[in-house]
Amino acid sequence: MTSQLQIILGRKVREHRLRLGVSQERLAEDLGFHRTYLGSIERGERNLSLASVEQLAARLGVPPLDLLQD
Amino acid sequence: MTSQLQIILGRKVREHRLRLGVSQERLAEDLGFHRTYLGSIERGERNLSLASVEQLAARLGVPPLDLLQD
DNA sequence: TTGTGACTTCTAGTCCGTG
DNA sequence: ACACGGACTAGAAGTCACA
Repeated sequence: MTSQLQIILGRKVREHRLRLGVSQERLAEDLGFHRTYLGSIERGERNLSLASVEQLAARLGVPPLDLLQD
Repeated sequence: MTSQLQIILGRKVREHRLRLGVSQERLAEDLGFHRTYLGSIERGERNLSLASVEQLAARLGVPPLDLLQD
């Protein structure tokens, strides 16, 4: 069951990363998780929990809701 | 690990239900899940996944993001 | 540099019963 | 009418080897 929110989240994270001009590998390391995990989030394959979204947003330094709306 | 988003979600769902003037039991049945599950969501005890939030919002007939912001 | 599949651990999600 | 505990199964969290 792949939701709309997780698609948006993925796109948002990718946009954020490209704006920074860094690789998945690099950003993942900075954020403190594995590169393939970040990759799968960007591809919208991961159905994150609210807590995980919040934590991810915090590490990215953006408000959680920014990751969930276009 | 209890996130801010799940607290907000709980409050929002409860407000929505009270606005309808129905019991947890009643609403849960209408939405198609168990009454104790709805109760724990309202209490902010549930760390829902994005797919679950979306599904819940759909059943309530509100936009998903409405459940995540004050 | 990123994608994919397999894999393990942990928790979300569902439901019972009781107060 | 609502809260809470336990128990159980599905799915999230996170890593790794290989392409």
